[in-house]
Amino acid sequence: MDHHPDLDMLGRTELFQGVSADALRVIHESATRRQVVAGEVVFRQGDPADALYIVAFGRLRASQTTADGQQVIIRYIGPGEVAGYATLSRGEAHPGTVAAVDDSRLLGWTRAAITQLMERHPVVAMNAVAMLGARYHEMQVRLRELSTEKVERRIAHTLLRLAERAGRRSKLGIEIAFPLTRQDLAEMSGTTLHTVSRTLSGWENTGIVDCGRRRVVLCKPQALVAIAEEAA
Amino acid sequence: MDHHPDLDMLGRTELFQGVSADALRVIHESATRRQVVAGEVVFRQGDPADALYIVAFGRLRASQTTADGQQVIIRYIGPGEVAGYATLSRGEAHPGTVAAVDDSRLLGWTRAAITQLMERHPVVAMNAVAMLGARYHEMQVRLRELSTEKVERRIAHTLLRLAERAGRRSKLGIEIAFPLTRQDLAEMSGTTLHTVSRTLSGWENTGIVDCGRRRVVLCKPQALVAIAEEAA
DNA sequence: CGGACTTTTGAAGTAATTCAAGGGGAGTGG
DNA sequence: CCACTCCCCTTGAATTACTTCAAAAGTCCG
Repeated sequence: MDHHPDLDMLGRTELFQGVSADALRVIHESATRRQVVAGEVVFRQGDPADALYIVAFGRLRASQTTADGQQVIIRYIGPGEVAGYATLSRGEAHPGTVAAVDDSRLLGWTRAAITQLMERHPVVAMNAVAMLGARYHEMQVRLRELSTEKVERRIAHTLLRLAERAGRRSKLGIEIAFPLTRQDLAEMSGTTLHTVSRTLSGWENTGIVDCGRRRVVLCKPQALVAIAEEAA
Repeated sequence: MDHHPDLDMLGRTELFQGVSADALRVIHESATRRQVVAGEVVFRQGDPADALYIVAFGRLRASQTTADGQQVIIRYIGPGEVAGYATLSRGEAHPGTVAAVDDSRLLGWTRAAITQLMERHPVVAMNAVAMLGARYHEMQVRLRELSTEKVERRIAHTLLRLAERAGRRSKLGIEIAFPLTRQDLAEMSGTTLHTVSRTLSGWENTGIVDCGRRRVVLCKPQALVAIAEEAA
């Protein structure tokens, strides 16, 4: 028998890297599998946090919604990354909604299972600490950007972060590897879709980006870096 | 010998709650003590993250500074709370600067010590996960506020959060229990000290707050909640 | 080819910043 | 105890970056 291809994948995830092959097999067997299609909701803000998922394939989006319906995108979740961190950390409810932006395949564990795994395998707990520390740090950076930078710089930073985490080399430059509307960029940058549209149009005129419907390509990343870092 | 009063304190901190009394004693003995006076820096942004502190007494402030010198206040750190989380989570450098806002007494551990503690005592690792999850969640909420709310609501939220975490009942209402300038409030709310000043003046006229030099008292907290939650 | 999204662009409006100046409080040192 | 000085705070006026409002043009899909 059976070296399931998921085992390699699991061994390289942020949560399970460094776990022994034997333990990985047990972990894998205790997982539930779930397929979601683009647009499908994995869990909703306020749902009880009783499961945690790892993306095996595809991409999810975590967002928070305000009482009056405005959205903020917290992050995109790609292969090997965790959705539903509240399940790790004593949170009772999911703080945000997670939905698929592409057809995706997930592995899931119950709260009881994941708690037991952390207790039994210190490396898993350490990985969880490292992961949450990294996310906390990323949020600090975004908070600082949102507090101190003007819109154009924020949009530049947003695009550069997306390219970093989900960029794909293409003919014209680095392409963001999943569908992304102006509204999405606005919800990541703390502005409106109008301002994003105007800004991208400006950049398109100078050849910095090339974009279309739900698609953005960074043609001159270093020009974007210059905008993101500029003193003003 | 010796039931050191710090032991009780340690057993109630976010990081060491639930640890056995024996283990607590060992943990306590491996700590270094440090006194800081108001204004003193504990560590600076960019310093190697080789130590973690717990506040035994007093209060610290964690902030991030931009290349051009603007500051953002990440959080205030009160008794029982952790400063220097990067030491837990594989961060190489402290992502922000931590300084004392009141004279404070700290207990510190090296990175090696804290890593060993997490490996040896699963409950410590679980506490670390819970703590970082809570902080990550708090940042998500702040990011959402900063993205979607107008200044007045943000300042109201900021004050309510401060009151929640460091409020002290006084004759006039709930007083924020440490010195707090308009500039500080601005750096927490993502605005300027001028706007904070104007907003507080307005609230003072309607009796919602009472404030002076480095001091704020919430006289009508529910009025502030109304402002923070209002539809507009 | 119809219909639903998504995107663009102009024009008007405004919330908040920036610029500027002055007014207090608290501590210090004479 | 008073005066000096350093912060901190306040308030007005001008400016502006961005949003909001409005309309139309693309683009994709069934």
